[in-house]
Amino acid sequence: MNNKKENIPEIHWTERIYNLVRKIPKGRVTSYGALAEASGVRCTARMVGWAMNACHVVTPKVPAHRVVNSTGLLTGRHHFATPTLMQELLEAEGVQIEDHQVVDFKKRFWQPV
DNA sequence: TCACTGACCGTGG
DNA sequence: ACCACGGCCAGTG
Repeated sequence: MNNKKENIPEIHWTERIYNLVRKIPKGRVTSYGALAEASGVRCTARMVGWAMNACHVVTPKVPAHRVVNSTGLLTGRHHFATPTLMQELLEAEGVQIEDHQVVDFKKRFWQPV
């Protein structure tokens, strides 16, 4: 895994993504593509998904449940402890989910800075 | 070592 | 309006 790369002081692009995800306000959501664009042009939405796949070992913990795809669909729900956990977490924050999709996604959407 | 895949997105036919 | 395809990085077989 981390052999020669641990000498490199540069922050990996994955860390940037994790930091952005942590900035997502409670009760709001954002998309993979938005995070990709905010983290850098070298990064694409697919890589954000890959980064999220490993986010469960990252500390501090990353609120990955606030990240959905561009249509507001909870595409990552199967990667949580339970398939319904993502929805439950969002609903606990006041985000309404209907048929695995964020209600009023446009209003709930948070644009990363 | 090579090739494929992935929690996606935008564009073109 | 729907379907198919390319693209980017890193990890795995």
